[in-house]
Amino acid sequence: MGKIKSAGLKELRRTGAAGLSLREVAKTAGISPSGMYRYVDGRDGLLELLISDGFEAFGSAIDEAIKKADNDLLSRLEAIAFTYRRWALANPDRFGLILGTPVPGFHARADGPTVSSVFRFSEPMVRVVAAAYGAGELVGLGADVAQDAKVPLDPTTFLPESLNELLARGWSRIHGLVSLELYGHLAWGDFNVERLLRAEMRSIMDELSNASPANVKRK
Amino acid sequence: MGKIKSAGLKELRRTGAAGLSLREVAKTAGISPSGMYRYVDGRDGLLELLISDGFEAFGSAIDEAIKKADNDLLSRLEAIAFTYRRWALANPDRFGLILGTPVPGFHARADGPTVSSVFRFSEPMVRVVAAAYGAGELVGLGADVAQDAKVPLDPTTFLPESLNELLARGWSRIHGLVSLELYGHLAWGDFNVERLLRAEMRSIMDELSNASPANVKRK
DNA sequence: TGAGAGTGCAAACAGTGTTCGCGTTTCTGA
DNA sequence: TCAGAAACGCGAACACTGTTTGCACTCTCA
Repeated sequence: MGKIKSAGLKELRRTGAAGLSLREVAKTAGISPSGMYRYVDGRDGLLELLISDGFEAFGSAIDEAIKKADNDLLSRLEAIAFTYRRWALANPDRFGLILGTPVPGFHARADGPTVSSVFRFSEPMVRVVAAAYGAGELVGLGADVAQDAKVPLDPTTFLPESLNELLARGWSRIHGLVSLELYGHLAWGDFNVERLLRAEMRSIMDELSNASPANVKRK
Repeated sequence: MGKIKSAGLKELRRTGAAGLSLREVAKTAGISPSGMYRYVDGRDGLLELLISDGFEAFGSAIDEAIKKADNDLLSRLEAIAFTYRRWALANPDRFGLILGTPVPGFHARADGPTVSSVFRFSEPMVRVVAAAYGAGELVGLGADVAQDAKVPLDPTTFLPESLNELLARGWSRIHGLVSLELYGHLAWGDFNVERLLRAEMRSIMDELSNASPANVKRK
């Protein structure tokens, strides 16, 4: 079983996501093509295995980066963004598999591991923002609602809407830059993408500050 | 030839980008599989045809949206963002084909139509920002460099670097939000994505203003 | 009347995912 | 201990894919 996963990752690196061949994976795993069906439900099952594994690996990488970063929100946001980018550049096929164009003919089952794995991946990002929110760093965003909230796992339950939107916008900024760079659509500008990411995270922080009542009063 | 393109688009809608079958396209076009090779260089050539067509269609849609929008930069940026989103949602396969995960085994030739088509698509966005820049709306960004610049086609030639970076960041914000929504990664929040896009464009505008010397002096 | 270019396609080849039936091995429980 | 069940593994076959090859069948124009 672990043999299949590692063989799948190897093949993934070689041929890319949608070009992944079950027969080739079987060959490098030392199993016959039909034998694969004992462990994995066809090609879709193989993809599902690699997808949930990818979410797990991506989430762990971001987890560790957060731990190593300084304790303030900006440092953590930058750590997330840089790790997001580095992981995507180092694992382009896995990145495309879990966050890119859906593989044709493949549809994740609603009860499958794919869906729940998304939370494993997005949870660290939510946690960082929610921690800052709980610590009172983000005043002016409905702080009365959840001042004493525990670290939330499900953003829809605990975070006020405006914070949720900032989270989505922050993630999408990272994702947009990294996707465009990864697929070569930023080649026209010779950009320092880390610099762009830093600017984007800085900008999100500024918006948080400007929205706070303290700053509004100062105006 | 047009028969092949329309049949390709039809199949693309049915099976998605990487699942596209040359044999099926041939069948719906009323040609034999081998006959396809008279008009198109195999499957890669078929994809190249559809990709350049997609860039053209996407670019035209944005062009028209800009024409219909009000003359100020914010209205135009919103028009671009909303059209970007609407077109992607209406043509998910074409969107994935031109801006998503590269199709496995397919590599665009450096001299092929794919590369040049990128400019046909990105040109409207560049033009809008450059026009505002030329009109003096964006002061404080090295306005001395290209105050009298003509409407540029190649951003690397005419735009100062800081403006170039803002363009990349603006595009990536749109692209990030639309990509995440399109592939179901924003399903955890019940977001009004148009609202998010409006906020992102507004935020880019604010950054432009804050960077201008006029506002700096006012502080 | 040709010659040549363009058009079209059936046949074949290697590759793919998947199913089926058949053995072999391993584990389990009485 | 030892039969039965469960798991493991695979070869053959089927329907699909992209691609190449060779052979026709039009036209055009000199």
